[in-house]
Amino acid sequence: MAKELAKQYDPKNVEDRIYDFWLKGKYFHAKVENDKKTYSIVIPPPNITGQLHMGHALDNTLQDILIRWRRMQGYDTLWLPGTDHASIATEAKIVEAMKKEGISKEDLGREGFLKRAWEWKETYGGRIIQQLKKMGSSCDWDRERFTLDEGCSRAVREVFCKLYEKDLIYRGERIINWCPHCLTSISDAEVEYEDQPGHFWHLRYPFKDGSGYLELATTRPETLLGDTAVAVNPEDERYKDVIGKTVILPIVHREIPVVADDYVEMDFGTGVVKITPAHDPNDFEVGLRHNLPVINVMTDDAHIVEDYPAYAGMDRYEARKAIVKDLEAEGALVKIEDYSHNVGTCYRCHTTVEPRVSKQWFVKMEPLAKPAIECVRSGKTKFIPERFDKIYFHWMENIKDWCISRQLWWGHRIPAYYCDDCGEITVARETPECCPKCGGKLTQDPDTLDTWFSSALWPFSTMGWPDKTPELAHYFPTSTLVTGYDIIFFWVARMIFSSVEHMGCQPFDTVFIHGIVRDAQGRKMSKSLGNGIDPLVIIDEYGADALRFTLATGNSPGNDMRFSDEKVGASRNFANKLWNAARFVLMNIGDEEVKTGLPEELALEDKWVISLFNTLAKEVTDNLEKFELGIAVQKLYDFIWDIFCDWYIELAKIRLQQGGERAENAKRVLVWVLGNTLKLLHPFMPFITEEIWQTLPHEGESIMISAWPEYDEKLAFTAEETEMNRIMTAICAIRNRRAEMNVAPSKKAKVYIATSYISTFEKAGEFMSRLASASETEVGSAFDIDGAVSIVTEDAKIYIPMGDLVDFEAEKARLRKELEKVQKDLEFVNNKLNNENFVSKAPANVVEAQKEAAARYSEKIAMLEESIAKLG
RNA sequence: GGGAGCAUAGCUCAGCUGGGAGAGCACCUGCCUUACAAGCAGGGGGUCACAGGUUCGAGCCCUGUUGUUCCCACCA
Repeated sequence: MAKELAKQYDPKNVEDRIYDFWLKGKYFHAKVENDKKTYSIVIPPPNITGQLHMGHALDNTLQDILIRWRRMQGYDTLWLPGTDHASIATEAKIVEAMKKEGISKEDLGREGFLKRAWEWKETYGGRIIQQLKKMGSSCDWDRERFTLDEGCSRAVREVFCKLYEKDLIYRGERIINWCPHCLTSISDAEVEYEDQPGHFWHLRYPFKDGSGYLELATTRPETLLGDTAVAVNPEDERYKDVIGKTVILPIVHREIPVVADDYVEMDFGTGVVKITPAHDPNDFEVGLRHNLPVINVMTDDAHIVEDYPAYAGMDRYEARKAIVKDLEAEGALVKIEDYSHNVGTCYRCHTTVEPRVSKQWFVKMEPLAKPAIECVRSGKTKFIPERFDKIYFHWMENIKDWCISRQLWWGHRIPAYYCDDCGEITVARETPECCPKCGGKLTQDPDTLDTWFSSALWPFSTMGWPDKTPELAHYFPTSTLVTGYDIIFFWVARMIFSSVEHMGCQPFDTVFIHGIVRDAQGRKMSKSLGNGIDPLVIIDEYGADALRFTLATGNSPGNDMRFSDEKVGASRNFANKLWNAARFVLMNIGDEEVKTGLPEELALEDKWVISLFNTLAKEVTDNLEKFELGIAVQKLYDFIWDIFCDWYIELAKIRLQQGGERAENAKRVLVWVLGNTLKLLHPFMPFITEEIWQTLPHEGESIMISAWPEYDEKLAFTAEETEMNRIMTAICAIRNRRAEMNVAPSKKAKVYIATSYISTFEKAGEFMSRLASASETEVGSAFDIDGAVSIVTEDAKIYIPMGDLVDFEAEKARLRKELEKVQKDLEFVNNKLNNENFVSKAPANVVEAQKEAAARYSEKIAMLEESIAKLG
């Protein structure tokens, strides 16, 4: 920063330069210092396909605030960054790009495809990292990891094998969620349910013996092709006699049994359910209980299979139409009702999921969930805010086995090998040469693992596990995980059970949960709505500090926030305010060498501002400890703007203009307060604070490695705080009065202050001149002045002789009105004090405070009465 | 069907363990006071959703009601 500063702060001139300065200084690098307490965070790895969005911006702002704060506190900090390979999202993106060139996965083959995918990763994978740097993120870039890098892949194989050896991973034919668009299985967590308008088709299934028919309703008539039974509740009197009978499936004309199963709700619909084990999870269970055949009627992309020539090749919705038409023709359709129901969709592409029976790999969850629940219940891992532990417990307690295999190529290939000769399954960390049983040729399972399988290991795989590294010993378990509530199931829960299982302890002490960033109208930002706000555009316009400040200000743990340009504008204004305060200080110190540290001689206003700063340091620290970042940042805003700028700088001007030693002292206090306040603000607004700090007299290389200001008892000046409050109240009262009377600030007038705090107000003469338009100030215990405006505060009675401007009747009316108000106040307090219950039951300090208030009110009343009397 | 959050000034939201309600933006009045008009000074505006309860005292704790958002769940 040059001494000649621009009137407005321009982040563009600052941010990139400062960031490079930090990188050159290696301040982000974690040094593994064994004598220091540690603080560590692993970043929620953004997808390599991703572009920075507001969610990332919020998440990383919060992490950077915590890391920078702890670093300044002297912790050995590690913020470990990296990216996620994001199997489905990335593969879909690459396939789509290839489609434009007219090639398919199959054209390239597995190897060719993977080569292309890695090229894509090299080109675009670093993009989001560069964007995180724009935010000012102080990640240890030397330790950047990727979920598909060699180390993470080794951890994945290790975990897969360990779980397999413990019988916690198995392969089986189950009904799973299938995405016909992504062409892969997905886990339960990856299904998003949406209410969709649909229909209820009431159908008749005739009995084989011609004794009538059963009526049932379905939302998916096309699955009828795969029906292998009809079910009723065993308790249902209406259908007691039909259990065991045979009905004829319409259209297909297959004979299927009527079975009895508890699953059927008697009072829903007709109490009869068609059973399609291959395409409905519940029906699959019913099928297992009754040994029903499983008939798959759809291809992997949800078209009807060739076994049904009338519909073969139709997609499921076309088939639905055709089948309904045929049912109608056959007289099997009774009626159609409108019906809204919950439909499962793929969380990536929102295609309606098709439940499908297939052979997949699963993680057995129950044995893993139990200790993971205990980890949170015992407090080893704490959720902030606490209420999220309920959500976690509920999910963990009802968890089903996790389908981890994906029919994709981009990802960790499942380390299972099948013998071409004997069929033996070999699961191994390193690729085996041949079948250990018969020596036959092995073929590796073609599938890859769920992306979240590798993310689940992130806190320790990134630190070198399964090796015993210094990083693991030093930084694990990590301190805090910062993430949104929307990925508790996908990621947080899975990290907890993985860490408990493989590391024997919690992966992190605290999970700091935040909400999602919505648009100004409160809508979720989405591509389809086109209401997303690009953080980079905001940074370009307002600066990264303003963006960070906005996100921090709006943060209250676990809650969503709205984002709007107005808010960033306010933050930008704040940055500018700070900039100008610094400009003022620098202008005044000029080229002088100003000593750092406080001067020997401190004026009243010095002690006051120092004392308030001291309290601020304590409160901001306390708020950060409790993850109340929004409150902390609000306090900084108030101190800088209202206390430092609006009062202290104005008061300091008095001495600065006088020059000499008083000016020197004022400069030193200005530098001290500003410098230390910058430190408290640095985690929130790293760029501007560094830029200013570097220009101010300072010690050390960078504000980001300077010591965090701690509360210091010696700097608590409570007496001076009280004195300043009395004076400030008087100044405000005068300003207020003058404003009401429309007196221009340029019109000066003498001020008489009658008070019992004479020594206090004697110090206020210069303040009065500067801030209350006083031409002169006289302080005494009493004055007898005619034709003056009188202003009464709790501590003083102030006279301003401005006879020509005063309307005495109006003046009297105003004073009476004020008297009434204070009398009411006194009455309120007295009512309390006269209440025996209050006096005896309320804490002593509260009672004392009320007594003091009563005394103040009484004093003020006396003064007001006197003033009114004087006016006649 | 179960669970959770939210309901405070015109708008967006703070309000920690209960002690007579705050900010930003917007609005009104007056100021280019040599750091800042992205500014300064002053002002208006709230029976803290509703009804009970606990308490000397409730925006805050308890119960219920209404509205709203979200999560979970196998009613075809």
